[in-house]
Amino acid sequence: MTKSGIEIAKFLADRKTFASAQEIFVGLRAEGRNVGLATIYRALQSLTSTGDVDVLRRNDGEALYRKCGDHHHHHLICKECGKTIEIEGASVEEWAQLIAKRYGFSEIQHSAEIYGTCPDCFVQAEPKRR
Amino acid sequence: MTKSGIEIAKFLADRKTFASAQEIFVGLRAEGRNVGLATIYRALQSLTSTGDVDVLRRNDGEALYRKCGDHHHHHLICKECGKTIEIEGASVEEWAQLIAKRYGFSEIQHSAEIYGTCPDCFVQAEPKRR
DNA sequence: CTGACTTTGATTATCATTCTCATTATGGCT
DNA sequence: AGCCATAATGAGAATGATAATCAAAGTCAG
Repeated sequence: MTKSGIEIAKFLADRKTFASAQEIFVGLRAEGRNVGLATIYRALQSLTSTGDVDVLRRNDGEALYRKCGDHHHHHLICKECGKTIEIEGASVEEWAQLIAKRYGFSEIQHSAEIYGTCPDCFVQAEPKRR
Repeated sequence: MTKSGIEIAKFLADRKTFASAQEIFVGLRAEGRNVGLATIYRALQSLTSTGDVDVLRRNDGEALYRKCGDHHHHHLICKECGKTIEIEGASVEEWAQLIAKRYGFSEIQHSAEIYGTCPDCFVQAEPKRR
């Protein structure tokens, strides 16, 4: 693992939420680390290909990255603050297998994420809503 | 609904798979319809905001669009040919609700897609693999 | 038909991501 | 340490999807 790769993995490990490549860029710059954008993208590519980092896409298409546990899991994500909780879903795994078998699909992958408003953000957001 | 919007919706309805904005562009041009890219993006935005069209992201970030049934559903997608089957997942819905309740999340949405190789593509691809 | 208003398509701008390439680290070897 | 080959880095340019702009064309009530 390359040196910058480690720095970036560390940065992501510290943050608890998903971060875009650009955010990582300014974040590392702010900490004084003089790392280039290209390096960040390169490291992110390698980290995601090994499965050390999870990716998902914001609605506008920008990619978000997060250091996750290495067991298979899904995410529960707060739309307001981005807080992310890793969750399991045995029923989802079974469902995917079942569907795949029913239609004769092979080499199955699946994605499943849940988005919502976390309790903290909910209480803050409520008053504004009336 | 604007006229071009209808044309684009029709184009998507004919195709059975997901198509990118760019593909729709060349597709419509090939059929002789002189429609601009900007119009396509505008129509796509409106179609997706009303829920008439589903979006998902290719790995490279490009957005893919598909005319779908109006009931809530998920997708089973062939990674080779793009063939898409709309599927239901009562267990997924329950799972999402359960998780949300457990962590106190509100205003829940979720996404769940299954990717794999469809039977047709599998038989064709197999021989190449040895 | 007319004039307000909307839609359209061409073009340009934006912005994330990738590519290029010269420069700089790195690591083995003597 | 010194030297060389190779890999990694960062700055900047190139790419490509999407969004914004704007003038021209369509729409439609009166």
